[in-house]
Amino acid sequence: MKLGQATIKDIARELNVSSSTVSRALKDYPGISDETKRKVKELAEKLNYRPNAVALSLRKSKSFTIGVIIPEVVHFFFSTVISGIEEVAYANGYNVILCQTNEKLQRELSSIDTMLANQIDGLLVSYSKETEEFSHFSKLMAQNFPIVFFDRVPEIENTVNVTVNDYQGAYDATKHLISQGYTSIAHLAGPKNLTISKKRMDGYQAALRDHGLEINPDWILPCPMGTQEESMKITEQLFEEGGDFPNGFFASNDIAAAGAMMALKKLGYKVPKQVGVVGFSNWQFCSMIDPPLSTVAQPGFKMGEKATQLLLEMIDNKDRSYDATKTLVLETELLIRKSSVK
Amino acid sequence: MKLGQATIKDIARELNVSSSTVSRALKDYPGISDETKRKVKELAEKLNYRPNAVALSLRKSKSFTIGVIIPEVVHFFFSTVISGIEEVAYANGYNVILCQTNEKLQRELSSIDTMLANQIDGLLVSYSKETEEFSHFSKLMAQNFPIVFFDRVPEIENTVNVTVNDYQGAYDATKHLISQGYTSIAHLAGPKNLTISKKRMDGYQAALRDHGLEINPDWILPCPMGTQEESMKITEQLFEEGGDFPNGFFASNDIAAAGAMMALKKLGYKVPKQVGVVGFSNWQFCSMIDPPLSTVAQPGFKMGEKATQLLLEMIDNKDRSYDATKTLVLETELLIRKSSVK
DNA sequence: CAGCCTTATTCAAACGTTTGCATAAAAAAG
DNA sequence: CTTTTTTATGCAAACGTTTGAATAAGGCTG
Repeated sequence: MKLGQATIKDIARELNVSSSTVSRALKDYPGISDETKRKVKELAEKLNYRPNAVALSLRKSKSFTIGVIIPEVVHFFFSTVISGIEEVAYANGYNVILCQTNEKLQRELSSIDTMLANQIDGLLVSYSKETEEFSHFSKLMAQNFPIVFFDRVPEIENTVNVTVNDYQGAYDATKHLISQGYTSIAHLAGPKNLTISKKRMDGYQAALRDHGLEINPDWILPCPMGTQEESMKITEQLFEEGGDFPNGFFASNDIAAAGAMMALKKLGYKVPKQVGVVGFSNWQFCSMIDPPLSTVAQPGFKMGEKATQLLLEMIDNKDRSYDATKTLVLETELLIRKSSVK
Repeated sequence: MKLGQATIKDIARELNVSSSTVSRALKDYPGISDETKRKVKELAEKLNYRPNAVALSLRKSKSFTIGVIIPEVVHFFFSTVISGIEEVAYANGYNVILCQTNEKLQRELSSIDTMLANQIDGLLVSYSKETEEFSHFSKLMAQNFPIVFFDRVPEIENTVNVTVNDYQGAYDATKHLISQGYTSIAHLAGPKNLTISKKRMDGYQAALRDHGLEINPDWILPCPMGTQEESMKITEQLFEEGGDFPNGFFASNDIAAAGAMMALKKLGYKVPKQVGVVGFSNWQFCSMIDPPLSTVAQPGFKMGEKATQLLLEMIDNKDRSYDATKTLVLETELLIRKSSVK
């Protein structure tokens, strides 16, 4: 802490008035003489007075701080969400305290604990891959503590959520592959316990079904870790097995898509000529790789903004209570690049 | 704020003892009977008591919170730094409050203001591209407020810094290009007012000089924004001008390198056969693009860790004062991929 | 000039903790 | 049984701020 920060008391002492007078003078309360106001403000300026937010926080039982729980900052999508959060929080005079879980439940639990101890006014959460049980959230909700879930939303009652239309995004991507003439399409799926994985899977299957294609369970390839190495290995294994090969890949995330593309190159298949690939998220690298990767863009920044707006509304609304699930669904955009155009 | 959080007072009231007793019992102070300790701890457990960090902060004039000022979270390198910061802060019981400047000086100034109002114990800073004057930092330093600069360090006296050996990294990269037989090497330079840009430029020039190559000022191409579009345009322009062309590019960052590579492809040059390219930072996409981009890897996570360790040491050290510039320089690693190997 | 309203200011409590000092009760010593 | 020591607890102030209620002037009214 800064040692020499001036306080209201310092101003009061120097001017031989009470702290109350100073406090009121600073905020133009009626009933303080203009003369006093002038003197107080002058001195405050001179001493570079800044109200102590901690004291305020204690007094008002409000910290103007929101907590953000996120799996990983280095994940491009999440870093764009953070930007959106920061932007709105900042514009409304709120601070952001950030914790990454690194996909660990333990970390999620203890982060929430410290954040609560720090009297955050609300919480924005995208939970970890390990989280399969949500009582640590529902307990808070039972006390009407403001929480907004984004991207990864739990399957419990009466939550407030902001998500992306994962189903539609996956549907569009798969449909696009089909319309390009790829007839046997595999899916690199995300971790099972995330709703987004399920939704993307559903969209993928629905598109196949709607276009009269059959769903081959062998071509649904779980990539729980979502690393490039993982999906490379999985793709290579698939082709080693013999039998029918898929000629299209819809991946639940860009990294997996990139991994598949590398494996295909290594195996001697041409993308997009022989095999089409579409990813999900629109990481920066999508436009830089060869061929550029088609993908489903998620509005990360907007998601951060919207989630924060919702949270601030809940914070402001004194008599809040969770009486129904409210989900704001943001639309995705299919970006067609070369990797999926024959 | 959570409405129903139990306080020491609640426990005291319920047990008919004073707050002091509760406070002491909870932390096993001597002079509290075992019986009382037991009862207090039991009830605390039952009520799910969590000390109010805000009250503690006010009482102790210490918030266990550090502020981080960063240009952008979506920048891969910075997001890895944040991870490192988080890790160490968290392990030592500190919270992290985060502000992005989006490369704006105004934002930097006001962020510092709010952070100070929130009584942060110290500051980790990588300043914005707009920042060319550092009095807002030196004022704080004059009051012995703990600040550690990382990556972008200011040219003022007695700072504590963590940087990467940008000079050596640039030198190594350029030397590597030379050793691969690229004889006329251009440099896509970063923003002028950042020390890192200068250092990388210096390393580039030194390598040329040491290997008997002449420095062509026309081939030093400023890319102040560091976007892909910018460097594409600049590269194309260079080749449109006619005259001698460079056959090697050393870029001050990966995005610029990727832009140059795209421009080269578009112009019909083969990378690495005709032109070699090396970037800086090792973004995730480097290994995914075609050809994979050689680059100078920066230890971002480690930088975050070290900077935070230094900061916490300064915070703990009561009689600190800035008496000399201390700079911790982390070594880079040249990652040779296909883009620079003939 | 007594009574009353303004106007400007102060008091004191509160937010949740910690901590030096005082105090009460019990135990030990004389 | 006094006196001293020990043991266990309580008091009160402090961190910086806000805010309802109290107070002290002075000015106006009749």
